[in-house]
Amino acid sequence: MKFSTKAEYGLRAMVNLASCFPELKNIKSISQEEKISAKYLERLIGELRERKIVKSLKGKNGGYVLARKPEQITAGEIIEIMDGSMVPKCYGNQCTHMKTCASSFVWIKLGEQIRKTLYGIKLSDLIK
Amino acid sequence: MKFSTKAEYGLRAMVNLASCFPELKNIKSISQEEKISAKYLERLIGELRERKIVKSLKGKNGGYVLARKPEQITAGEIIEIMDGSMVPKCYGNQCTHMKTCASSFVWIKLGEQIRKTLYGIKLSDLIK
DNA sequence: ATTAAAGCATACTAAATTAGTAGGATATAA
DNA sequence: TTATATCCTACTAATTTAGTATGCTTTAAT
Repeated sequence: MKFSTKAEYGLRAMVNLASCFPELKNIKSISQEEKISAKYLERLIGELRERKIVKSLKGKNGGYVLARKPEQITAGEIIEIMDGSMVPKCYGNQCTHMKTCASSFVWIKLGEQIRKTLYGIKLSDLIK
Repeated sequence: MKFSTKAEYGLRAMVNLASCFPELKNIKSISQEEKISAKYLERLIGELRERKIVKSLKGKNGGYVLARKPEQITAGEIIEIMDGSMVPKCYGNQCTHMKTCASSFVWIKLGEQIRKTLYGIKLSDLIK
């Protein structure tokens, strides 16, 4: 079971923005501070922007700011945007979490726990 | 965030064996019942055998049995063997869950919850 | 002993996903 | 007008996942 670097990068970038909130910061700075490829990060933050987690300002002196206060953004939101649904699915089988598949119980229970955990962590909890 | 089909196949196969425990069942039967490629499943169960979750009997009339009673085997054990560690890691960074990386808190918390959940589910909970 | 039915071992391959690059278009503050 | 930033899209390389193929070994039944 794993999360992608994408989720980690996205989370780190948002924590970074949280700690200078409400100031703007540009990709170059974030990427240097977090040691993440600037071009790649640019795309990742783009997805977070589409989903209204961050706002951007173009042009000279532009950059990104959190779209909401750090206490109003959760790790769950970010990770779900970066990595897709956190509720693990049954594959191969035609089973779509019906009672036909005994093991689907496991994925349902687990999904609930993961969501509960990650949606319970706010960006404000992650800045010192 | 996702689990592989490997984890799901392994779990389904073990649930299947749990429901006929303590009888032997061979790969062919399991693969037909669970609609999983026999050859692939053979390899997956091989890994579970190395890790002492199932025992095998070779030769004619051979097959597999759970190595322990269904109430003594957890979903966590199976999934961890199939899919590797369930504790999500930080990658890119040199960060090995030190306090340097604010977001590592997230992975630590989450890992704890995932383990707690999956190690709390026994095969005996999964058979009707 | 012979045979057939099972597991065991290893190597290969195809498909999908992930991670990262590249190059330019567009917007805007100075 | 220009420099600096985001935005957009396509491409590529690497890795992982899923699955196949082939043959060997073990063992119960005959």
